Amino acid sequence: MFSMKELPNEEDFRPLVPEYSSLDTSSVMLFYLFLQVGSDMLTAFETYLAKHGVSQGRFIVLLLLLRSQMRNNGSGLSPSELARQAGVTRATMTGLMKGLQRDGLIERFSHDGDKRKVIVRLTPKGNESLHAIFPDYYSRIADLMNDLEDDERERLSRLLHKVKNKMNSSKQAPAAGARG
Amino acid sequence: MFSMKELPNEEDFRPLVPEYSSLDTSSVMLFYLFLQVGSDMLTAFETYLAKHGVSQGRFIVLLLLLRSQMRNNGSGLSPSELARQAGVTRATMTGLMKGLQRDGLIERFSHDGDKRKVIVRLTPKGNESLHAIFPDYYSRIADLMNDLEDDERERLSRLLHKVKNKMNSSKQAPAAGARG
DNA sequence: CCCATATAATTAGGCCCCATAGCATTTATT
DNA sequence: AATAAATGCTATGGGGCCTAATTATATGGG
Repeated sequence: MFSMKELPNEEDFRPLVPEYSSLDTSSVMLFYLFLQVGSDMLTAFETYLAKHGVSQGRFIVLLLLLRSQMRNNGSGLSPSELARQAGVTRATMTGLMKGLQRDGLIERFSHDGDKRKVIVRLTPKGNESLHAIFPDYYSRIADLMNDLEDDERERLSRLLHKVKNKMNSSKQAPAAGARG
Repeated sequence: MFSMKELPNEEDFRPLVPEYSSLDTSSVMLFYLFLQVGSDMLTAFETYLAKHGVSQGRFIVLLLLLRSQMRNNGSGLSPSELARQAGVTRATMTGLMKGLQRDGLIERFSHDGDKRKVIVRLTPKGNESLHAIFPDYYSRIADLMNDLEDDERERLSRLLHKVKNKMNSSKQAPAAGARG
């Protein structure tokens, strides 16, 4: 979590500028602003979700399961697949599922064809949990974006994609001097 | 940390739209995109910082101390003040400082006037650490924003501020039905 | 002066997220 | 059959964060 109540300003960078040729003040300030807003958003929603008894991590698992349920008519997902989609290791997913199962939000079945595999599904309670969260959850998000006109949203989306693409392309070719 | 490899698309929301009047698909998709990009950025920089032996949390503390040092000529900050500026509790700050002091990056002195207080300062080693991180750190950030023209940066900054302001104003007046 | 209260920093204990490493089982490949 | 690969799990540990309680110090009123 990035948080810094008072972001650095132009002044703060001034003494560093002559020292670092790579320092582009506007980039860094934009970067920090971005992280701050993102962090604050994340924290706010984490707090909100916590009131409903789920963490971000668990919420994402529930969302993935709901999506799978709607897309494939309840066939369920394997822990492996969940881990892949959530961007965590299988071991981490095991831990998340442990908690979710303890709370009765998911169920684990063994796969018929492949005995190594497990099939994970939302329980009715898991479904209800999600649907109890959604109305206010969506309302908050809508509220958050309410000040943005349609064209602003489009623009923001385009800019975000641009940064995202840049990041993905930089993964293979890291910044100079950081090979490894 | 928010991460979801494959973001939901319009299709995924379609079955939910009739059910939830508060669901604004474009808002939610923008929200998720935002969080994803923010998370990925944060993760990438966390990974980078880890190579230099510091975590995000510690890095922020070091940055705050450097800023204080440059602004007030080395007078230092109290743990209380650091906690406030970093947005964590004092107890959490104690833990962060413990590690930083163990690694020799900061020093703690007792305040002359008020014996309850402690003054925290960067050690020379702490300073060197930061300056070892900076060149590549700044270079990566500049690289990340490189595809954005000046006017795009301005626009992105303006849009981010808009969301930020909305969030701050929503703190006092939470979403409907979420009073408490 | 004394006590109640406030503030500062810390400790203790705990939760969550996440990772790596290793393991047993099962399936694929060759 | 032998090796490799995949799956899910456990054990272990780190980081960040919190609340509650503790210790020390300061401050203001009575």
